[in-house]
Amino acid sequence: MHEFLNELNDVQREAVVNTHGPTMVIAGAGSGKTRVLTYRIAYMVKNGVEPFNILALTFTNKAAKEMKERITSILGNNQAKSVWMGTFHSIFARILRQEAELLGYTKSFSIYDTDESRNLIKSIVKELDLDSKTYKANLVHSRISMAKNNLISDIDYANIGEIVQADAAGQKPLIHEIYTKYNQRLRQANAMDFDDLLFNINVLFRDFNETLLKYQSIFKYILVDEYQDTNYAQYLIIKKLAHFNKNICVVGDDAQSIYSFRGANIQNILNFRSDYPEYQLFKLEQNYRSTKNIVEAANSLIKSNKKQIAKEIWTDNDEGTKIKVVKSSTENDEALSVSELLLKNKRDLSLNYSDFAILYRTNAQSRAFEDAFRKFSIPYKIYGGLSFYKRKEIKDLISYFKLVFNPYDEEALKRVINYPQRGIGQTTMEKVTAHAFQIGIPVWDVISNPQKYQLPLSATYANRVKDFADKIMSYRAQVETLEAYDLAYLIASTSGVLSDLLQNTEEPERYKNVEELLNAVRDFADSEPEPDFETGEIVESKRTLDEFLGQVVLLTDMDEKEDDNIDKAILMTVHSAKGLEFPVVFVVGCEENLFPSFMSISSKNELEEERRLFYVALTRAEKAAYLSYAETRYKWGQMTFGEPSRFIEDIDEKYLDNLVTRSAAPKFSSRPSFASPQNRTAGSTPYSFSTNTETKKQSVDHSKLVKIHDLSGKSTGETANYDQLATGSTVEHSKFGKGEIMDINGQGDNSKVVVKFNNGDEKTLLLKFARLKLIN
DNA sequence: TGGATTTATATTTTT
DNA sequence: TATAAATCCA
Repeated sequence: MHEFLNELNDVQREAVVNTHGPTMVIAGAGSGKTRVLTYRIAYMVKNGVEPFNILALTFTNKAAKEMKERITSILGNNQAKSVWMGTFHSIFARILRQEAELLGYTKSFSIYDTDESRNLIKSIVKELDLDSKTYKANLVHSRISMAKNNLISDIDYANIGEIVQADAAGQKPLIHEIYTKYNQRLRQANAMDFDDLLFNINVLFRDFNETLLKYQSIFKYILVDEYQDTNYAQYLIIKKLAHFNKNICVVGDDAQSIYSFRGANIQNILNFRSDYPEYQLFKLEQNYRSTKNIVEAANSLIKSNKKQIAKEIWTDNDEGTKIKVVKSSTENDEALSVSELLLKNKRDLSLNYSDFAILYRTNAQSRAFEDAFRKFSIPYKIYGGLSFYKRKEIKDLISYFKLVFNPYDEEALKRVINYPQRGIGQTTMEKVTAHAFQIGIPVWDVISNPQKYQLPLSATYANRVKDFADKIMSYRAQVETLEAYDLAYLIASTSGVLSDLLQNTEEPERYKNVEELLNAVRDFADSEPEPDFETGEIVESKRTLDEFLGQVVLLTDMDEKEDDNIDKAILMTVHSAKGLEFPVVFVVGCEENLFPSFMSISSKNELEEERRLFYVALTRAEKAAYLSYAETRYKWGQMTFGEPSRFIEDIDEKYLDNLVTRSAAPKFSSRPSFASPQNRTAGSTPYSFSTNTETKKQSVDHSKLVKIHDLSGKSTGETANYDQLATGSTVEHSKFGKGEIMDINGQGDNSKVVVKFNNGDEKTLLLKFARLKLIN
């Protein structure tokens, strides 16, 4: 008997020691799921299972890293580093590199991130001469992504009635053509998108039985965390790998399934029992994280969902305080209220800043909190803004790296061929790509050999292009001789990226960021190498730049290293908070149409998912939870009036405590409100333009511009300052010259302004857009 | 060609 | 509002 087992309750212990055969662990929020997973792996290793034969799939790289550390500390040795632990994408990307040739890729294939995939789709839509408004890259990409996640190939796509009908109904019958073309181009670029990493593993295991056998024998024990959020492609990979040994353990909580938009399928949990009728089931129902109040409130919330596996989550913890519902009048007031509550709690409970989390539905909500926190000098860290690796300067340099290892990577090529500027502009590139497209040769081949392919450019331009190709070639020649950092530095400096950033004195942080990237390359080169595929042996050697590239695309900002140890409050979306816990949680923006999102409000299933999301948010809290909402909020530039989220009502009110802060009469501090009349709630004061010339004229600021839109023509934008307009005002229009305002009708932004111009024309303008200068 | 300026457009979550 | 795309201009 191992001593560490004493730290577990009965069910947890059973889930840890029954390591053989198919096992499902339904783990309620805060029930010690990670603990079970880590102990289970440690237990297996202690009982003689080779770490190299264990595959543990997690949801984030960070979770994998932490789990490895915990196992290492339980085991007291470094066996854990041989465990295959990582996200689906990272583990299978590694395997795909190993087996790339079988599928017709080279080992150095590129991985396109979402942006790159979208750009590729954009160019294809253009090439096919389709309307880019009908075929929006975003939408097309999500259709293709959906297909790949369900293992529907480009060929199958056109043969599935349901899909064809859906596309036809959406007036987008040609998505299939784009999908086909998209895959061709990915192949030509020796590139895979995110979804291909899963799709192609399925192809590999389907078409190459020996390869499947090989991995089946390597992965004798398989564990999958967050199983409720796996999609069909992932499900099938696992099913195939586990086919012989059947040592598969999945851990999840149907109540926390929040990724169906990414193809995640709760059905996977339900299928488990039919796939493995002999499976063992363990339900972890004791919550160790939160107070009774929070646990019971969460239970009462989730009860409103129809679809779920029966379980009763309970806790031995203290009663705790009630959940506080905070009402504020505007989004800025909400942020101020939260700041004050945070500081008060910090004082009263002597907590650190990092004990507080602000959780919101959408990233855009972070802004108000940033402003408020700065005002109150609360240190904070935002997760989920743009990640370090998505910054322009970082992507630029990484594109150079990618190009060196895979010159056929067209997206990388397009990105850097004229950065820093080499006089290869849009027109030139269009000629080059059109020509390459016409003769059916990859762009890279054409530019590295312009004569052979008769590139239709003048000598000057052909040379510029050729020089660029030669530069990349010269880097390629040094791949074998230089270590990762030296190669990276060589590229950064001789490509001109570094000097370009050095000249940019306006944004010195960009140069710093690139330095940071180079440091990351160095760190990576010195880090622990992965175990060998065949033997599991760890060969001590420096890691290479293309290895770095292989994993860097798959990092998210959640995985970034801690920049410092400064105590900071956490701001993040509810999605990214999954699996985390905080002493005090503020769930903010709890309003109808925001949380639940307006996108989901008409669908019952999606509403249930939103409710699960809310459940996840609430169950992050250990000691105290706040649910906050604002009565008014700016949405895409318009002020809107909101009602409290239905999810607040779902919670049994005996767990709630109402708190009103900053909810006096709605005030329009810096800007007037422009909500449409039907959105108004009783009691608010509709704002309208005064037609009282006298009072208005006194506040005229001659320097300010006023937005007005010419109903009959184009519009020009300018800073809004509506309250200065009045009948009788003299204004100057950018096109029509000076004139006098005759009349103003309507509400706010949508007001129509009648202007009599000095040339005699009388025009009606829509205030929303056009530009007027107030003369008098 | 490249930058600056203007205009149009789209608003959810992310490996 | 915030960003991408389009257009203008040197």
